This record gives sequence, structure tokens and C-alpha cells, in this order.
Amino acid sequence: MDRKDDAGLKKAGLKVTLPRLKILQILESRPEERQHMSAEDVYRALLEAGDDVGLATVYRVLTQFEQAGLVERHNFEGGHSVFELVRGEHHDHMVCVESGRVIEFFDPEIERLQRVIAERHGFSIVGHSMVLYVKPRPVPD
Amino acid sequence: MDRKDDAGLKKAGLKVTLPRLKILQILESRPEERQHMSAEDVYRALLEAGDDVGLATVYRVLTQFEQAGLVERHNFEGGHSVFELVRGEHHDHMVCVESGRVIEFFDPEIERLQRVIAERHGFSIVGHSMVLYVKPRPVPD
DNA sequence: CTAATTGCAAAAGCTTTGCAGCGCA
DNA sequence: TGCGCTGCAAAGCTTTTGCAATTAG
Repeated sequence: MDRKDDAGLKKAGLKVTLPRLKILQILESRPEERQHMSAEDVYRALLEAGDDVGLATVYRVLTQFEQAGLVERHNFEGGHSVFELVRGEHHDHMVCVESGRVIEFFDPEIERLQRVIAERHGFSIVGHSMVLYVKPRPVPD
Repeated sequence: MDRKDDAGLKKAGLKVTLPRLKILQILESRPEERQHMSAEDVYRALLEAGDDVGLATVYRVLTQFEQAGLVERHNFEGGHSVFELVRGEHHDHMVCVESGRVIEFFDPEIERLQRVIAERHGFSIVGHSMVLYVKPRPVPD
């Protein structure tokens, strides 16, 4: 398992250091519904795991991971950024305003329409962010 | 014209004060492509207009306007918030990564798909943000 | 060995808040 | 007149940076 992490880091041109490995493992060990962590979240997770890594290093490493394409940074509402391991193809997010839960989804038709719209205005898409803020729908019984 | 602004403020339960009127007018006087202003932008526009309003007041007023539904706050990438006068129906945004220009658009089909997706997951949409980051498409000559 | 990396603390934005004085209704 | 509003300066947050010490390759 460390093998895989080593490879990922090296491919990104990053030295394999303890803080970087630990942070990668924290992210990997998270279940999908808890994937979205702030720098502070990662920092606390490290402390809880007994690994003493400075908060500044957490920020630096997450930023490096982002540039290396290992991680995505999102700016949901509320001031701070959240990070998410890139595990496969692109997806968008739904955030429950009551529980804070984050659900991922992907809709090819929306993706297509986005490209069409950008083209219609003479642009091509470099990236996009789409976040739906939702609340549980009362289930009719 | 002040009449209209007065009414808007009163309806929002806000006293009609000079700073609030001035800020409202700054926003109203902006062409559509320049609608998206940071608090700092608004602050500078006020100074340039010779109106001495504190930055803290700008923040307070914009926040009040947001809560009153007169203004929308967006968190585009890059740390700070931008504010936009609510002039009518909802729309989404396209931000040119080269020029910083913001283009507004609306696509009923995307809106519909968003609702369908939320429902499929047992939620209803409270709000959403969709930002396409784009670059000019080389025009074939 | 040498350059990259880390930790700490300090600094840097952006935004909010406390408080005394001013102004609208 | 009275409560709400404003300005200023100070505090709060998240994030970044400078620098000496440490570590990977």
C-alpha cells in the first residue's frame, strides 16, 4: 500500500516524505461521504493519528497535491477550502444545508450543455464548479 | 430614482441612510458586465465618487442587502466574495480565466436536470452555484 | 552531500466586531 | 428624542511566507 503511495508521489515529482505519505493516507482512508476535508480537518486527523505535522505543512502539501492533480480544491460557501482526493472521473457536488453531507454526482447531459453554452459565447471550458445546495425532501407517506 | 431606492430599502426594513443609498446606486449604475464587485471594489468606487464610507460599513451593508435579497454573494475562486445586484431572474456565471470577465447565462434545461438529480437523491434544491471557468476559443478564420 | 522539505512563528489578506458618537424617523 | 447606523481600530479566520534546522535521494 505504501508502494502505491510512493509511486503516486514520485510520479508527481515530489519527494516521498513522512508528512506527504501521512496526508495521502488520511485522504485515502476516508469513506467517500467523508472525503471533503478542510486543511484543518486533515491537520486534526494527523494529530489524532499521532503524527506531528505542522498546519503550514498541511497547507503546503495539499497545494502541491492539487498542482500535481492528486487532489481537488473546492470553495464551497463558508470561507474555507475543502480538499478531495481525485479518484477517477470528474463529478459535481450536492451539499445538504442541514447535515453538511456532501453527495457526488455526474450528469453527462449537463456537462454537454455546459460546453455548448461556453462555445455559443466563443469560449471553451477550462474547468467548472457546480454545487447544488439541497435539503432533504419530505417523503410522502 | 432615489424614490425607487428609498422604497427598496424600506421594504427591506432598513433605514434609508446615505451609505446605503450610495452603495445601492453604485451597484445600479454598473453595466451588466461589471456587476460583480468585491467589497473592496465598492469601497473604492465610493471613494472615487467622493463619498466617505468606511470599509466595515460596506461589508455590513452588503451583508444586509444580501439578507434582504437585494444582492447576491458569490464565492468565485480566489478567496474573496463578489456581490451582484439582484435584477430579475436567476442566472449562472462564466468567468474568463484570462480577462476575469464575467458572463451571465441561463439554461432552463440545466436547471431542470439539476432539480431532477436532486430529487433522485431525495433532496430538493435550496440554491445552487454554477461557474464555468473558460478561455477564449481561437476563432477559425 | 545538497537540494528539497519541514516547523514555527510571524505576516498577510479578507471579513467581522466593539464601542463611542452621529443621524434618521 | 431614541434607537439604529456609522467609523475607526482592533480582533478573527483562513492561508501564506521567511528562515533555520532536518531529511530524502
